[in-house]
Amino acid sequence: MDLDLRKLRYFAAVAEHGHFGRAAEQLYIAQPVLSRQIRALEQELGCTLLARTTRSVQLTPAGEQLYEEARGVFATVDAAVRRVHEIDRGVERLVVAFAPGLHVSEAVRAFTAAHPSVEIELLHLNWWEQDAPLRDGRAHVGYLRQPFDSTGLRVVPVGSEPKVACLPAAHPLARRRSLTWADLDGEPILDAHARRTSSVEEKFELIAAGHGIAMVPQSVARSYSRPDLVYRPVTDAVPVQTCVVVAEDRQERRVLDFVAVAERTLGDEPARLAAVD
Amino acid sequence: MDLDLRKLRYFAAVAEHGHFGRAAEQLYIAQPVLSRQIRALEQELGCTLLARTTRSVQLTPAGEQLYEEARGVFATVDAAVRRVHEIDRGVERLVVAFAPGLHVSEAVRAFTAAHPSVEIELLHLNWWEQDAPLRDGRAHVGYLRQPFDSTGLRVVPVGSEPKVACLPAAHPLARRRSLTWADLDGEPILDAHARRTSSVEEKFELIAAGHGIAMVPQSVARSYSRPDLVYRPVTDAVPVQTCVVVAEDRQERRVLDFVAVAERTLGDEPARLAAVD
DNA sequence: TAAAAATACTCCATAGGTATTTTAT
DNA sequence: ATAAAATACCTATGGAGTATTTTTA
Repeated sequence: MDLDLRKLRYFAAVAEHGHFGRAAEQLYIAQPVLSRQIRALEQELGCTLLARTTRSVQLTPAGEQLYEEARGVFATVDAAVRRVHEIDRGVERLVVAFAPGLHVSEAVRAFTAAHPSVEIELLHLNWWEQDAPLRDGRAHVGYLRQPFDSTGLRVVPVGSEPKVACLPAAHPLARRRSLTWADLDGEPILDAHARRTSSVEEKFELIAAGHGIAMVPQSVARSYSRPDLVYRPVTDAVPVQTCVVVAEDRQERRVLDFVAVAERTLGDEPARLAAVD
Repeated sequence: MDLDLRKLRYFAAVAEHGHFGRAAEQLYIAQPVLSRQIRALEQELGCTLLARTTRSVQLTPAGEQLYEEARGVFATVDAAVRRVHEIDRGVERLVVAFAPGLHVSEAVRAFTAAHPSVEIELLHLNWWEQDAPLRDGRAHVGYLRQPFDSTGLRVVPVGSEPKVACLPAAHPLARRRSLTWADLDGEPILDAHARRTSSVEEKFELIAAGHGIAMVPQSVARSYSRPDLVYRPVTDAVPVQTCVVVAEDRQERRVLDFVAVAERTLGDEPARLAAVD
């Protein structure tokens, strides 16, 4: 049922040495034990990992893949255990998530000044999955942009920002200083859901390549701007709300404190940024 | 020694239900078994995970943390096993890593056109760890920027780009069109190693906040530009080499093919971009 | 034929089961 | 008084050991 990490460690040793005997030696177990364990692992996974002859042991493609995956698995597990120990020793952690284009570092600095002992970790969210990490515990607090699914979440609006159209620099509409929805009628709009195109950067690549245009919040345009793309305000587009968000059942002191700090610090961000223009 | 994923799964069930009996029921095991396994897990980890009374089971802070970590661990393991199965079924994968600011999507598109069945995954590298993922198998091929440790790697130079100074918009030197090293004498330079400041975005936040200036490759300036920062060429700074890189022992057909495509596609990128200016 | 993996078997640690006790509300 | 976790004790699976066989370069 569950992957056995001991067997995975054994397998990694064999893959590394290309030799059951020497791997067994390094693992301080007998060679036959290792043979059996690897066979068992192959059975559990339902695929052959090693091509054995009596003179050599070679990885199959699946074995190669598992060997590469093994590092990641152990790194993840070790980090998880380490963080649990840290918490047990009294270290306080706070994972702050933020949507692409939004900046939390100012809030983090203000919070850290008041709570120097809290270890902060940042989590860069993606378009399509803004809320899930807050609900499932991967992040304690988030700085998000509407819309998102707010069930089970406490949402504190802190500001709003206009939407801009992102166009190739050579696009006819790029000459205009500002646009309306009517101007964009008939343009191919790249929807976030249309492609499984992950990052903002990828989307902008598509636009630059002439595959379409997109409506993005102003802060995204600012943060990921490129010389071959232009951004034009769409005057009748509804502005986007930015919010600080926590799971409803989070009552930890440091989390509530961060929300308070973030509300103060991030609240006037749109105004501040606008002044820079 | 190794964390036992079965015990972790059991723990997650108890954490979810807040009740040993119901968790045991859901796991199709007897309640005393569960009690013992959780105790064993606590012993192995060396910390208490649950505060038990006969009427309620509550998570300790360490338990809370482990419950949150559990999702990530299982997600990692499941994804690893899934990818191994895919490879075993004959799916070809190619993980392409790229340094911040560099764009590989054009090479990816060209490669995908020729090899539609190869599943491509992108890996966004960080400043300080460009080469390791290529050496340890996390990525098959990379698009990097000098300098990096090239031991065990095959390096194909494909272009070079100038370095620019990144300054706050309000900085006195921002009025100048171009700079020399002599102009920057005495300015506080933010080194990548100075702070453990992870992302490019963070570094730029620090610059915007007036903590110093930085020298960055032109493509980084382009991709992460902000209205409150300006970028000025430093005429006597040595240009940065960009390279396509693979581990020396990689001989897979699809990897070599990608290198060839990337060499063609990315080779003239600086020229192309320069033309846009 | 020799080096290396696989098989045969034995032993014991531990997961899992049932019956019962302890404990806090 | 009672619901729920812990303990006691049993069984059996499977991990680890040693001795031996099989395999192929």
